[in-house]
Amino acid sequence: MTRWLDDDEQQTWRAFLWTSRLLNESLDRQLQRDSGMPHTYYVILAMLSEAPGRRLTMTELARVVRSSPSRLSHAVTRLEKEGWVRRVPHPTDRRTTMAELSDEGFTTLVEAAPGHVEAVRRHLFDPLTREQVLQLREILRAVLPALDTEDEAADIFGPA
Amino acid sequence: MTRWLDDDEQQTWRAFLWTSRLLNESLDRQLQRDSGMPHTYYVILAMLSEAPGRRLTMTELARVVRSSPSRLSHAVTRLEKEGWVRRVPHPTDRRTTMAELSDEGFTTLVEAAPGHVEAVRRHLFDPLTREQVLQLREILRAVLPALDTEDEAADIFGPA
DNA sequence: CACGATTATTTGAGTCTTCAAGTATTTAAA
DNA sequence: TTTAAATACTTGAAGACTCAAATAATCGTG
Repeated sequence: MTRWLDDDEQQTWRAFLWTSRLLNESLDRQLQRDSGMPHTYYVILAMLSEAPGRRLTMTELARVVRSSPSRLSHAVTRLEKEGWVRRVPHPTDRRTTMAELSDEGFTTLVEAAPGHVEAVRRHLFDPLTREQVLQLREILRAVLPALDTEDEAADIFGPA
Repeated sequence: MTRWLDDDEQQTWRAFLWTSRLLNESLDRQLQRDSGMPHTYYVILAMLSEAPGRRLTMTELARVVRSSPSRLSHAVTRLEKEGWVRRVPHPTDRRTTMAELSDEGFTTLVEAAPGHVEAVRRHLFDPLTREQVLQLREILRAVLPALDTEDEAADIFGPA
């Protein structure tokens, strides 16, 4: 027997669906227009910029951006064409490739960041009270771990 | 001056990003595997099934599924090839096309629904308390309207 | 009633993602 | 030490989405 959604759940689910879709599309348009990249690629640059030496193994990078190896490989190929990322051989393991953020990539990221953060703030945080932000964080802290393969969620909330 | 995200906001934003992405990908895989369609297409069938006469104008349908006209047109073309949807001319306005759910489409939807709802429940609602579900609904009710062009959000929460 | 503006929809090219398959290298074990 | 299994990554084809442009029909106004 299927347990269908009651009215509260139905409303919540549809609202979540459209909010996440529309927010993502909005960020995509903003970044595409102002910086020539979709949101996914912005996140790749952002995560690389936070890594020691601004470089990560393809596998590590895939892990932090929650990407399949295939998607990431295609993405890095594109980012490489833009000159924003370089593929560097791993010093000891010849199977692995490292993706390294170039100076141009870093500059592009720095220029893209303000507009992107503005958009996130305006769309997501401005309409919420502080209490709601904290509630939302707890809600997501409950939902995310089961979706995350491995224990990636700890990287967001801290391992504490 | 850019107002950057503080720690709470940063955690909340990243958690939201990955939760929505991973949830969507998970639903896509489940539906693709079990019913041969991505989640977007399931939603199109679902919305048509709720319409009077199981048919809507392309424009109306685009509105309820928050799709661009172009995306919807491509999607309906694919759904038509599957035999799940038919394009029917509008009785009075020859510019407009109506999309109509076929009996096969309805059957497919009915068969797909239980597995899909299970997945939504398991991933989103099982980890949350009732209070959190209601909190989440209020949060989304605050965020969605600004993202929705027109006042579509009323269709979810009721115009009251 | 003409005709420019608006509305409704489609098309095609380019991009991004997915999935399945393939290559290369390292690890582990017999 | 040779070889099967595991790991790391890439490739190509197919599907889906975006954007810009095109077509078609109706509306509003003079």
